This record gives sequence, structure tokens and C-alpha cells, in this order.
Amino acid sequence: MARLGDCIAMMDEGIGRVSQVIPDMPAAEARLTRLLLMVGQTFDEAVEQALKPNKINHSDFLTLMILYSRPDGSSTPGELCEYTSQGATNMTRIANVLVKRGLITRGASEEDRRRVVIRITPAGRRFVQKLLPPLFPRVSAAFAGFSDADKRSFSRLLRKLADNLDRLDEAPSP
Amino acid sequence: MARLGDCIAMMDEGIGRVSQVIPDMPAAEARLTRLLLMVGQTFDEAVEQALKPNKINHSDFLTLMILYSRPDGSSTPGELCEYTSQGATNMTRIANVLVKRGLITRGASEEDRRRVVIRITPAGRRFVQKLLPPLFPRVSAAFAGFSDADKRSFSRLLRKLADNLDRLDEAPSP
DNA sequence: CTAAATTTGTTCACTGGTGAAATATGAGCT
DNA sequence: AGCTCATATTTCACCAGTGAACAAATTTAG
Repeated sequence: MARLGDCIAMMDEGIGRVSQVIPDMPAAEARLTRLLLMVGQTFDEAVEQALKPNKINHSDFLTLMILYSRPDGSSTPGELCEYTSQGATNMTRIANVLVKRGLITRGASEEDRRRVVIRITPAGRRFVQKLLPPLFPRVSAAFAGFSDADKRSFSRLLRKLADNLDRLDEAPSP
Repeated sequence: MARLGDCIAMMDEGIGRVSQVIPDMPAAEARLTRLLLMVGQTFDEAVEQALKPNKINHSDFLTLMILYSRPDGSSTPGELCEYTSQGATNMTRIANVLVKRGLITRGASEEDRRRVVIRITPAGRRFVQKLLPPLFPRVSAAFAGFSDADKRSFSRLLRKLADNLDRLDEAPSP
């Protein structure tokens, strides 16, 4: 596959040419958007790749990590959908997979019997603790050359973007 | 669906708790990684949403845009695979779709008959020119509140990340 | 206290994307 | 020429994720 840098160079030229034909295009913002999408996708692929030896995919892993990070180690499909940005349909599949591997349990709630309670098992915790450390070097390497100020800037700008996107979705129908 | 800001707040807390249990985790970098993935995914969904009224999906659109941005309006499946980061299999499907809609043509190359030449049609150009302008307001709005310095920073940091990722993939097997 | 409306989760049918094998052309070697 | 190896694309079988319809439990309104 082509190096990301080549794809970016190609995108830069492409947007340059298009913005000559269509001058009212916000070229700078379009470049940033494409950059973000390309880098984001590459990160995604890198994560997927790094998880592959453990035979778990990104969304299953993320779901498990949320449970792991909870003080009580439990949640419900609906809540997990919200925080993983997954549809309910897919969460059913994810839970099926994780239950089958013995990493979580799934049982009916006492108070509200519509609800399903999902809980990470001891085996699930051990799995996470074994899986995480080998990822650390790559995570660190991705941000090689970032000063502390760079990291603060990047965090600030991404959070601002998130804020803008939230507003964008709310505005249309108040 | 939950607001992105809530997901981010939840992620911040989660990483805080996990890094107490696993102190050698690079917590700052892990936060930035998750932030990037979350914002990237939300951007992706926003693009997909914005394209939906035109009944075209993101990867089909991206492929068409690359052809549009080319001086000669043509390319080959292999080249398009590289620059869209799509597998060859999927490029076959994309080309099928775009040909069926009359937005591109697909024909055998003269010089190398293994190759297939893909070319954007006049209808394809009209489609792009009609589709783009309505996207501009949203693209601009996503970066609302970004100063010129912010935009330069963001571009610089994303390009540095891309560079790091390229090195990460090359180093393992030289 | 019952009937309608809402919430929660699952099933089903479909779209989008991937890896492995198949096909076909081209390039290099002897 | 003939043989082998590499390249370019497609086909096939499968995994991941989505929207619509459904089922069960709870809340709300009359």
C-alpha cells in the first residue's frame, strides 16, 4: 500500500486543482478535513492490526475496555451503544462474541426486566491486562517528536472540533 | 445518539481510572489517540450523512473526486486503490457502481492490456460540481473558531503524525 | 385500572469491505 | 520459442455494521 505521505501529497495537489475550478470552495478547511480523515483512518487500521494477534477487533476491544474502566465493571447494551457510537444491532453481536469467549457475562436486570446487564469477568480483566502493555510502545511512537505544547495544542483543537460537530448536529432542529 | 462531548468526558475518566491500575501506560498519548479516533469517526459519519441525499457513499465519492481532480480525468483501479487506501476487491465494486450510474467509463488499456483505464465522464463532472457547493457551509462550520494559527498548527501536527505512522510501518522489516 | 405510548433489546435482510484463489497479460531468462 | 515469475484485475466466500420490523417490559394518560 502507498505511504500515507504520498496520499497526502496527492490530496494537496488535487484540492489545489479543484479549487481553481471551483474558487468558492473553502480549500484550507477541505484540506484539514481530508487530512483528519486520512490520519484517522490510518490510526484505525493500525489499531486493528495491533489487535489482530489477540483475535479481537477494534469495536469488541473498545466495548471490553469501557467495561474494564468502570468502577463496577458493568453496564448495559444501551449505554455501551452510546459510548462506543455503535448501533444496538451491532452491540448485540459484540456481546455475543465476548460472551462466547468468556470475557463478559450477560444477564437480566432485577429492577427493569427489559434491561440486560453486561459485566466483565475475571478472565476479561486478565485478557485486557495481558493485551494492553504490548500496545504502549506503538502508541508512544505515534506521537514521537510531539512536545508537551504540541500535545496540549492537539488535544485542544480536537476537543474544539468535537464541540463544533456537536453544535452542528443540534442546530438544525431545535 | 450521545453527544461527542459526553463520550469524550467518559473516555477521559475511563483512561484516568485505567492508568491508576496500570501506571506504565502512556496515558496522555492514549487520550490523544482515542480523541483522534473519536473525532475522526464522527467526521466520517458526518460526511457519509452529507452525501446520503445524493445516494453516493464516501468511498465512491472519494474515488470520483480523485478522477475529477486529475488533469486528464483518468486513472487505473490499481492507482485508485493506493490513493483511496481501498483494497482492489472493493475498487472493483466501486467502479461497477460508478459505471452503472454513468459517472465513469471503464476500458482496456492500449499499452498494457492487463490494465483497465477508468475515466470520469461529463456527467460525472456535472455530478461533482452540483454536489460540492452544498457541502461547503458544513466544512467551514466544523472549523468555526479556528484561528489561522490554529489551522496551521492542526495541519502541522496531523502531518507529523502521518510521518510517524509511515516510519512505524517501514521500520519493522528493512 | 386499563390502553396507548415509550423504552430496551433482538432478529432479519441488506450494504460495505476484506483475504484468498482464479484469470489473464506482460517481462525476463536460456 | 518456451518456461517461469511478477503484475493487474476480478470472482468468491466471508466478516462487520446498519435500518426496519418485532417482542417484551415499563411508564403514562385517561
